[in-house]
Formats: sequence, C-alpha cells, structure tokens
Amino acid sequence: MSRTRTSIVDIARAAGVSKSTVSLVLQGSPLVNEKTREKVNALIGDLGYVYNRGAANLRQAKSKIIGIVVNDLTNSFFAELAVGVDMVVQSAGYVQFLAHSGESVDRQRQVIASMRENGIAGLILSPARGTEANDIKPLVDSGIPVVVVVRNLPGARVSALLSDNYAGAKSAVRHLVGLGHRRIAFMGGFLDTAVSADRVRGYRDAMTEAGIELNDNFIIHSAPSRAGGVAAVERMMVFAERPTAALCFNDAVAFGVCDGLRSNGIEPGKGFGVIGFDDVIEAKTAVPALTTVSVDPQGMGQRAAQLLLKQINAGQTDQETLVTSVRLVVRQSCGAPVRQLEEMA
Amino acid sequence: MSRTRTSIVDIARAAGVSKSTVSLVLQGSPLVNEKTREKVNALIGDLGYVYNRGAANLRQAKSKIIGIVVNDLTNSFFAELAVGVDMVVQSAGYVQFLAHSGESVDRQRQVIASMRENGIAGLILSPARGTEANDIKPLVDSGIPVVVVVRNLPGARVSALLSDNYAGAKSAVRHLVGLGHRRIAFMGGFLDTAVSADRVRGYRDAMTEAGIELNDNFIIHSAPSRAGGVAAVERMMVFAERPTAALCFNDAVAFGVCDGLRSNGIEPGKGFGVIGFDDVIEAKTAVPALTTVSVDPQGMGQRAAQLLLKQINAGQTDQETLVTSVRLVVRQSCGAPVRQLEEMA
DNA sequence: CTAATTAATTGGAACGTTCCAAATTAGTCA
DNA sequence: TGACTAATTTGGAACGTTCCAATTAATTAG
Repeated sequence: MSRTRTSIVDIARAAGVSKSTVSLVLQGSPLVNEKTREKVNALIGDLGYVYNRGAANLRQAKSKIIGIVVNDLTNSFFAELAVGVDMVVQSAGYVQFLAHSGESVDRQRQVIASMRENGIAGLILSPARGTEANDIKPLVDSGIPVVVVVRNLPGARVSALLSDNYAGAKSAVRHLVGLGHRRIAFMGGFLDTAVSADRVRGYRDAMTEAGIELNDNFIIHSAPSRAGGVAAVERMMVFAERPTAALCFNDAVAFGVCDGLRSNGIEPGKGFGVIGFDDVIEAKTAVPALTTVSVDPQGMGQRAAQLLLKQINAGQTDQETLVTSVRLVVRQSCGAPVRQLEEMA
Repeated sequence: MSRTRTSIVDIARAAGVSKSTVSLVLQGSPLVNEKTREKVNALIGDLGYVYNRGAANLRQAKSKIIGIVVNDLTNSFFAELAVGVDMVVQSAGYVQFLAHSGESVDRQRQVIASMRENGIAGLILSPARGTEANDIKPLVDSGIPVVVVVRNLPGARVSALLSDNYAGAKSAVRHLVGLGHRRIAFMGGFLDTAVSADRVRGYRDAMTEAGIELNDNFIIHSAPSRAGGVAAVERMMVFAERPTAALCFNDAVAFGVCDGLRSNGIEPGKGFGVIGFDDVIEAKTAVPALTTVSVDPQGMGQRAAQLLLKQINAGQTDQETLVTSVRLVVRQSCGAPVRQLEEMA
C-alpha cells in the first residue's frame, strides 16, 4: 500500500543516524554501538522495512541465489533431488531458483539465460536429453560455478556428481543370477543418455561374467516411465522363451513392469523377479516392496548443493567429478527369500 | 573470468553511442534508428553482455520473478502443480522462485521473507499445515499479490484457487453406491486440514443421502501417503464386518490401499472397490487403473499462475476465490463394468 | 533558404545498497 | 588538562539500469 517501500535511509532518518550506520547494523557488524543497534533494529520492525537484496547485489556482485534446473520435476527422483538441494541451500542462507526444462534443450537454454540475468551465484543442472557442453559454455566462461548432476556433460568444464550406474546394474544382475535366474531382461530407457548406456553396459558385463549368453531381444527399450514399463512387459509377453526376471532402467519403469506382469496374471516377486533403480520413496512401501539400486536422490541433491556452495565460497572453479557409489537394497520384488540380506537403514 | 561484468556503458562506448540509446535498444523501443539498433545488437552478442535484471528492478520497482512455495514437493500432486505454474510463468517472461516448506510453518515464513527480499512480483502459496492468515499478512499488506492454492487460508485478504472437494467426494461415494456397495469406508488423511474435512463431509453427506447409516469406524485416519494407505487397510482387516469399498483421501493413499489389500489376498477392483482423489499421472497407468476424482494439478497450477499474473498486471488486488469443479474419472479400481462411463480425455 | 516538424540521441538524476576514507566522539593515561 | 588511542559514525562515490527533459540531427513545408 505504501507509495514507496521504506528504505535504509528512512530508518536512518527515523533513528537520527546515517544510512551507513544502518547498513552496518544490517550486516551485524561489531563496529556499531549496542544502543544504536537496538534502536535501529526496533525501527526496522516498526516501519516494516524489508531488505533489498537486489540493490545490495548491485554493489557487491555476489548474490545469494542459486539456480537449479531439472529435466523432469514430475519424476519423483528429480523432485526429491530438488528437495535435497533446497535443504542445504536454504540453511546456508541462499534461496533457490528452480526451473523445469521438460527435457527441452531450448527451454533449458532460456531458463539458464534468465537465471543469469537474475544474477545467480551458481547453478545445479540436471541436463535435458541432448544437452551439449556448448549450451552452458557462456555461463561457465563467465566464472559462475556449475555442478552437473545425474547426467554427465562430457567436455564441459564443470563439476559433476554422478552415481555409479555401471556398478549398480552389475550388482543387481549378479544378485538375480545368484537367485538362480538365467534369462534376465533389461527393461526401459533409451540409449540416448549416458545413464542408460552405463546401466545397460553393467547389465551386459554382469551377464557375460556369469557365463550367460547375451540375447539382444532381452534388452527392451521403452519410455523411462511407468507407462514404459507396462509397454515393455507387453512386448516381452510375445516371446517364445520369456525372461524370468528383469532389471529395470529406473523405479518408475519397475513399477510399470509390476503392473504389466499382474495384468498378465504373473505376480511380481513370485513368478518373476523385478529390480528397479534409484530407490524413490515409494519403493519401500510398494507391494511387493521393490528391490532396487539405491541412489538416494535427496542425498545426492544435498551433496550437489554442498559441492556448489564450496565452489562459490572458494572462488576458484576447479572442477571435480564425483561418482557416488550405490548399493542394492533387497526387498521383495526380486523374489529373494526374506531372511536374506535385510535392508539396513 | 572477466574482471568485471560488461555493462550497458561498455557496449555504449564500443558502439560510439550513449548508454541511454543502448537501454532503448534493450527494451525494443521504436525510437531508435534501425542502423544503430543493429550495431548495438551485434556488439551485445560479441561482448557477451548479459542484462542485469537486478539493476533494472532497482530503478523500476517491478520484478519479473514470481515465487511459489509448496508444502511438499515430494508428493507428485504438488510437483505437477509446480510444473503447471512454471509453464505459464515462463512463457509470460517471468521466472519462478520455488521453495518447499515441508509442512513447516517456520520454514515457510523464512522462505517467504527471503523471497520478499529478493523482490518477487507475486506469490503462489500452497500453505503448510497450520498456516494462519497472519503469517502472510505483512506480505499482502505491502501490496504484493498472493494466490493461495489447494488449501484455503480463511481471513487472509488473498485470492484462492481451490477444488470442490466436497462435491468430488460426494460423487465418488454415489458412484460406489450405484455399484451396489453399502459398507463404504473413507481412508487416509487427518482432520487437520480443510481439504480433509471437506472430503469427509462429502463422504458423510452422500452416505446419509443414500440412506446408509454412518459407521464411524469406517472413517480410518492415517498419513496421507502410500504408507498411510497400507496402514489403513491393516486397521480395517480386524473389523468383524468389513467394508467392501473405500474412498481414499488422495491417490497416494489409494495406491497404498491397493498394496495393502493385495498383501491380504484381496484384489483391488475385484473384491474391493477403491477410489482415489487428485488424478496424478500414475493413476491412469497403474494396474488396476485407478478410479479417482480428477483435480488436474497441472491445470490448477496454470490457472493459479494466470490469476496471479492478471493481478500483477492489473495492479489492483481485488481478491477472488475460485472453486474449480472436479470430475470422477472411472477406471478399473472401483470395479465398475468397463463398458460404463469410459474416460473422455 | 528558413522555419517548423519529426526522428534520434543524450546527459544526468534516481533507485537502495555497500564500501572507503575521513571525521567525530569517547576513553585513557600521564 | 592535553595528547593519544580506541570506538563509533558518517558523507560521498560506486554498482547497472531506467526515466525525463533537453539537445541535436534529419526531414519537410513554405
């Protein structure tokens, strides 16, 4: 309602002191006398003053905004990741600009440009499919720290936080083999992302390692979503010799596979072993509880944020690539005897 | 890497023109000569100039940032809502500050304060449980438009966008009654939110309307999550006379109920009718596909954003409360004969 | 060719903060 | 008390934009 927002000079005038002093109070400087500090703080409350961070940034060129753009917020993996980032970012006194690229490189470029204009101090990026190092080059050239998560961006001079997809896939397949499965499928995802490629590679290597002949039909690509999982099962059902278990590209696909199996009269975890990837929250409570390779999206978000903050504070932009290890969480869907390998949270 | 970011005067100097002219070009003013415009634009590209929106806001006091805070990003309902908001906000040239309150009123207060400092032009708020009108009073008093979504905030002078929970619950129960059910439960959610209260009220009224005696045991409160759904079923199983169908607080609970039923040897949609609420994306592809009251979170986000933008542009803050109607989407989980009432997308 | 228009351009003030060097006040010691 | 030091306080000058009034250049009319 107020014609013009009350500024630092308004409270300075009211307190009978200079704007510089008020500024000092605002920054909690020890230089200022206790009595004046109190007077100023009281006035700040009374006059309903709100700090203008924009003006401050203008002068000191260090904002308290960090940007995060994810390729698909609708996927709970990324939503959790964003929550993880938010937690640490917020408690470090920063605020988070979140945008969703919807897997569109164009849109991603737009939002990154927009974030730049708004003066972000750093960026966490889960790149849209098809993103190239060049897309973020101007940003990194300008010296703004960038941390890439989940999907790598080869050639870009940025830090990256990835999960060990290869090892995760391998251990999942080994576990299925250990349960006696030989005809094991890989379901969901396309080969257009490094994540997918790594998981498939892990699957392949584990199979050959176990002395099982690879059957290319058993790698069934489909959308990395619940619907994609259903579709993969449909395609599998026409095979003469069907798989007895599947490693899925992610948990969403795995849930879809369970759905698909059931509508074909097969009970997941009984007639067919299913393993997912990511360990989203629903994995634990689903029926049957999903055996999955735990990536801990929220923790990943936290680590990404910490890494970014470190770089922001350090000033220098020495890139580092962290591959976080993953672990297989055995629950019911793979058909393991329950007594075995209980999850240790 | 550049010592200091290149500004409007840098390109002015390079182009041999005044900073005012460059500013004019930036705003696409028709006042400037075509030739100079080209020259300036070229320089802008070459020198890697990036617009400083903060400085501009300082002068013109209208930012292009809109804030959105949701109580739980992890719930896909809210994630989709945020995506909806993002879509229209982004195409209107705004950018979105998104924060997640995690149902904590304190944190919510913090992030709203932070957003204010950063000069948001408006706020979309899905309030944390326990939020009061007073919590956002300073914000609305300062003249910043606020749109409250999903949960109302009685007493606050803000616009609200709610869904007709009462009518939705009623129509769901009527449908179950029409299928011949008499012992119908309401599962999930607590009575601490208006949303929950409205849905329960709709359930009660529809029951009495149908001449069915209310059994308070059949209202089974639990966490509004998948795990809560499982828990509700467990509690139900000990009843001597069990319900034959349930209306669930939301889709997450409904999925949990399906899980719980199955682990008790009951097949959802066959032995027991299940109806959810919200219509999140997974509802369609789940097995059995979930009959649910469609709220269309993404569309709701879009409408909320449009409403907010309207208020921002109009300047005046005349509050309006919109109750959007909902519709029952009949799929498999309620046990309806498939031929009946097919979904019309 | 001059005056009157119209089209382009331009300085400087302003926005709300921080920073710096300098000034003021208070406090201490001989 | 006077000189010296420590503790506070304070004017500007920045920061990068927009806005306004005013100036200059180009065009047209008479």
